[in-house]
Amino acid sequence: MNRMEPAAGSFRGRVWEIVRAIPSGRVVSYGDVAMLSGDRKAARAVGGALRAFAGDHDGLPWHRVINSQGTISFRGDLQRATLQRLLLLREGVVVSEQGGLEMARFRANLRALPCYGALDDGSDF
DNA sequence: GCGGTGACACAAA
DNA sequence: ATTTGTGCCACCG
Repeated sequence: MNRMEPAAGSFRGRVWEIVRAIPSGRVVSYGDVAMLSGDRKAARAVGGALRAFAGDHDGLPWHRVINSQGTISFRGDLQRATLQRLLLLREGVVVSEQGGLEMARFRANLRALPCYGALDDGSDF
């Protein structure tokens, strides 16, 4: 078992399951993951969770999680952002050098992911 | 128990 | 459109 993997049932445990289910070539926002985890407003905690998983991303497509603006969150860590963009490009996601991409086009179907709460998107897609 | 931190989101100016 | 401030949450010391 991976060292960094959080305890099942915990918040981070849910984040892990959700992120792990994001299909290749697709992306979701931190807010989306938060919503799926049950707390729509826990987007910030999602970032913290992913940060904690760093180094143990074996099998965890953490790079498919971006911010609601449809861009990669640099947050001062250019190294991570660069790697994230590279990994996405490798999956066929068109990411600009600025880290921007078309959310409407590459966003994963949230209903195809694990959901521990209600999808608050209100849309019926 | 409290305050600080962080890969966020949203509203206001 | 960009910057700033406020809200929110989990985790750590």
